[in-house]
Amino acid sequence: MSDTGNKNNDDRKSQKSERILDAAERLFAQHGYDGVTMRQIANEAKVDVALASYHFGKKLDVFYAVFHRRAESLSNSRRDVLQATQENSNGKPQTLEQIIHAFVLPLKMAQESGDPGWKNYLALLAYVMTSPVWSKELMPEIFDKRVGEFIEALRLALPGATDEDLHWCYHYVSGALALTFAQTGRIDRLSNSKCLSEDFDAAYDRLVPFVAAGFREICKTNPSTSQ
Amino acid sequence: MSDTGNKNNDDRKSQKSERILDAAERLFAQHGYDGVTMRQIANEAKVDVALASYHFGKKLDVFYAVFHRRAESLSNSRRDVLQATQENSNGKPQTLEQIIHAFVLPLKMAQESGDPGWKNYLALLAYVMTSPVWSKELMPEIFDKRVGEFIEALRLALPGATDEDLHWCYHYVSGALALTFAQTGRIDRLSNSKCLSEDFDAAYDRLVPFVAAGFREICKTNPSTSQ
DNA sequence: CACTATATTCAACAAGCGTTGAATTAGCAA
DNA sequence: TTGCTAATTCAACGCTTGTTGAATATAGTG
Repeated sequence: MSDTGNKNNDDRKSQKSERILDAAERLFAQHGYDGVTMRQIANEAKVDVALASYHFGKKLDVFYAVFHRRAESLSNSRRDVLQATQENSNGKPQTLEQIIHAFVLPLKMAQESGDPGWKNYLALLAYVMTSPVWSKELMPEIFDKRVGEFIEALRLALPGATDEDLHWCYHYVSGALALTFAQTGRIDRLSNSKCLSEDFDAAYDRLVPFVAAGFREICKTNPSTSQ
Repeated sequence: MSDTGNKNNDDRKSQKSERILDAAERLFAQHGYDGVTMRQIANEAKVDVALASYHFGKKLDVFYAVFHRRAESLSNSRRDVLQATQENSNGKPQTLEQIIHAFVLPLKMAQESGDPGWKNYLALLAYVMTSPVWSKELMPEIFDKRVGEFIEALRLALPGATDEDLHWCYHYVSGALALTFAQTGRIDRLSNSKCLSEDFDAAYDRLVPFVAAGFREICKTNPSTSQ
C-alpha cells in the first residue's frame, strides 16, 4: 500500500517537512507546547533534530506552523456552511438547530475525514482554547471572526435576546466542544464505556438539540404580555 | 494590615511552605506543568529553589501537593450540598435545577471566597480536566465518584433517561464549567467586554437553566402515550 | 559530466533544567 | 548558656534543552 512506485505526486505529501508537522501536531495536542521537545518531534518524524529548525525556524514557529496549517481551511469551511444554509432558507430566518448544526458540521466532518491529523488538530485546538496564554494569542486572528457571524445568525433566530445572553450561551457551547475535542477519555470511564470519547457522532447529535434548548431557555423574551 | 504583631497563629498559614504551594498553584494554572520551572516557583514565593524540593520532593510531587491541597475539601463540599438538598426535599425527587445548582454551588462559593488561591485552583482544575494526560491520572481518585452521585440524582429526576444521554449531557456541563474556570478572557473580547470572564455570577446563573433545558430536551422520554 | 540550490545530517555550543549534599540559620527544650 | 532538630540557603552536579554552523547528501539543470 505504501510501496507503489509513483514518484513525487504522492511523495509531496509524505515529505519530511509534512512529517514533522504531523508529529508536532500529535505531540503538542497531547502534551502541550512545553511538554514537547524538538528531539521528540524529530524522533517521531524520524528525521534529524536540526531539520525542524531548518524548515520552520524556532520551536515557537513550529507550533505556529502546526496551528496555521489547518486553521484557515477549518475557519473558511465554517463560514461556507453557514452561508449555504442561510441561502437555502429563502429569506426566512433559520431555525436554531440549523445554525448550530452549521457551526459544528465542519468539526464533525474533520473528525470523520479519516485523516488522524484532523483529530489531533482539534485536540490541539482544545488545548489552545482552554489555555489562558494561547487563547489570547491564537484565537483572535482566525477563529474569532467566525464566532461573530455565528452570533449574528443566532440573534436573528432569537429576537430580543441580549448580547450577554447570546455570548454566555456561546461560551457554554464552546466549552462543550473543547472538552469533546480534547478526547480525555473521561466519559468512557465515567459511563463504564457506554459512551466513547471517539464517538463524535453521539457527541454532536446530542449537542445540537442540547444547546438549542439551552439557548431557547436563556434567550426567551421576558414575559411582557404573554406573546 | 500585614504588620500586626500576632506571632504564629496567623503565620502558620503564611509560612514559606504554603507560599510555595500558592505560587505553584498560580503558575501551573496559567502555564501548565511543563511550562513552569522550580526556579520560577521559588522566585514567585520568594524562597530558595531548594526549599520546594525539601518540603515536597520532586517537581511532580509539588504538582500533586498543589492538586490535593484543595481537592478533598472541594469534593466533600459538593457531596454535602447535594445531600443537604436531597434531605430538604422530603422524599420527593428534586427538580433538575436543584440538582444542578447543588453541583455548581461549591464551585461558585470557591470562586467568590475572596481567596485568589481558589480561583487559581479552579483554573488548574480546568487544565487537568482538559488535558488528555492529567485527566486520566488525577480525576479518578477524587472527583469521579462525585460525578456518579450527581448522575444518580439526575436519573431520579429524569426517569427513563438512558445512561448514554445522561453521561453525554454531563459531559457538556463539564466542558462548559471547565472553560469558565479556565478564565481565558475570550468571552470578554468576543462580547466587547459586555461579558467578563471573572463574572462568575453571570456565568453560573445562566448555566443552571441552560443545562437544565438541555437535559430535559435530550432525556425526555420518547413519546409513548403523551404522559 | 559539472554546477547549484536545496535538503538533510552531524557535532557541538551555551543556557537552563531538576536535584542534592553540605553549610547555615532559626526555634525551642533542657 | 548548650544541644538538638527542623527549616532554609548555598553551591554545584550531571543532564537536557533549543539552536546553529559546518559538512554531507540529494535533486534538478545545463
